Amino acid sequence: MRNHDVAELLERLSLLSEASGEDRFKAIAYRRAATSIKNLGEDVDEVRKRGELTQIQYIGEGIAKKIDEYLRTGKLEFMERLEKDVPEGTLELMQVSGIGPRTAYKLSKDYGVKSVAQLKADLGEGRLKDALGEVMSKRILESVEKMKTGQSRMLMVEALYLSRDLVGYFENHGVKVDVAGSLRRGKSTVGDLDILCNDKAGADLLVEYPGVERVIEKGPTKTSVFLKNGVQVDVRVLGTEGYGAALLYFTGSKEHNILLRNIAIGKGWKLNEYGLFETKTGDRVAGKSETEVYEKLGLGFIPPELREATGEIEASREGRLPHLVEARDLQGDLQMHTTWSDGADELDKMARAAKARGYEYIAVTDHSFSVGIANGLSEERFRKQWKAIDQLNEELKPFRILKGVEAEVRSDGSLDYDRPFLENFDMVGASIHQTYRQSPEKLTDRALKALSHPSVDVLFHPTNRLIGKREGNPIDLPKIIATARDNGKMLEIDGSPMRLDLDEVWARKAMEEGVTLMIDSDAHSTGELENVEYGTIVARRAWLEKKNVANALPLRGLLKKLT
DNA sequence: GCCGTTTTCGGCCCGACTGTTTTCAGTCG
Repeated sequence: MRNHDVAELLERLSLLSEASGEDRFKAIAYRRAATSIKNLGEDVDEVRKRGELTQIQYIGEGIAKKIDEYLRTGKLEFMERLEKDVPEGTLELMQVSGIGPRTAYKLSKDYGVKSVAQLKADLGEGRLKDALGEVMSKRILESVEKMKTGQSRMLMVEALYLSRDLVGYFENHGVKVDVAGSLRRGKSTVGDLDILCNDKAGADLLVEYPGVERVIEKGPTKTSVFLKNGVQVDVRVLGTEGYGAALLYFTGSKEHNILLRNIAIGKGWKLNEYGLFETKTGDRVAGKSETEVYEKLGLGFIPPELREATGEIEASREGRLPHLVEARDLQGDLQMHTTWSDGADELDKMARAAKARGYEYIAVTDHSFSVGIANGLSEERFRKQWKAIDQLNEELKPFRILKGVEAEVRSDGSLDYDRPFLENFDMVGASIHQTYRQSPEKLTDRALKALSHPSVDVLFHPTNRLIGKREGNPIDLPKIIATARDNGKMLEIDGSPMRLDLDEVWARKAMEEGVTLMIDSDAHSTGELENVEYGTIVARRAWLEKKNVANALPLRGLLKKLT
């Protein structure tokens, strides 16, 4: 899979052409192409071999030739030339908030600044006042220092908790607000929080929020602050008449908005955060609600999770948007751990908490014995656990605890137990945790073996990524999806906030290929049972409907699927 | 460099805020 490399190459081309002061639309074109590759859901090299690169959206003759050269030779002459034109350090300087391509180019070319470290030193000694002016020097020094602390994107769950605190704060002061931005779209990581309200008091309230460290800017309609934890929060104050247009605008994505504006232009209208207007007269056509704006543009309401410019506009126009799965559709949770292995709560407590959530069933999936660090179970301990499960099932019926296992796929692709023993489980999930530094071929082979094992029902968190800490295993996902489909196996969307694995791109691909998915909490305590809600958000971003999700089935249907 | 329910050429989303280059370029989202 070279998709990641190719996307990075195009991102770099975009930055380089921006920095070199070339036509800025080229930079935009490269960036759009990079996004297309990220959302491809297929190995770009396979597409190249079929000669179909230009069929990918935003990839034309020019970029196709470049991708082809890069994939065949491992380098790109055009980029090497471009790199010579851009002074050393320019791209690095562009990473600093407040420094764009023009300033970065000027600093590196005319003032010899070659790195962020040097920038910091020069600013500290007041050497760049000529270039930047007093105020900008100070501000940029601040952002450089901020970079050092490495504040990057938050996990969705962190953003969610923070936003709840902020919303509560505003409401306690009598101001109703809405959270927009990438959090509303349900992205797995969130950079900053965008908050909307139609009360002028909102801007002042934000500045007085106890968590504020510094006010970045404050105007009549837009105020931005940094919180002490390094998170940026923007509050926008907008009128009721255009509130829906504002919500649409600030929810994004940028790419989705651009497509909407193009539709508006085609109809002789203009769409901005204040509403939809007749271009000539300036008369308002729509704006009160998002639905109103979509309808005027000839579209049905598009759920925020789908607003990523990956086909939702066409689907909406043609009335074939999916009826997205919801957390309340889930009848059970099929991955969780108890004190039998590495969970924090006992079987009894987990089961009762799950039942209290309204589930009809759960599967308890404690670790298999080779995961020693997680207190994996021997066959003998599993037999004891099953007795405990039988007793509880008697007590809690009709609620049903399925006997499950998270079986480690060993480095040679075999499982921890023999097939006769595995047949005793209601559900077997296979996972790759250990020796994940094998070659891509070996890792893929392991997963394929697991998906070919007659006892295995599902591959848990297929890529084993940990967001912000570890890239997913470089496995051949198209092959894994095809094998799951051919063998009638399921793939998981693990709802643990650091995993969210499969992600939306591959979960969507799996669904399109006809694979059934599972949305699980991977809970290690009762509190973590809510992880299914995050998993459901990923599922929605993957365009999944109820019918694509195994644990949206009632128990009888699920048991059929597990045989 | 890409793209076409106006177009195969000439566009390419739109606006807020800031500093200071006093009319706008740069940056950001």
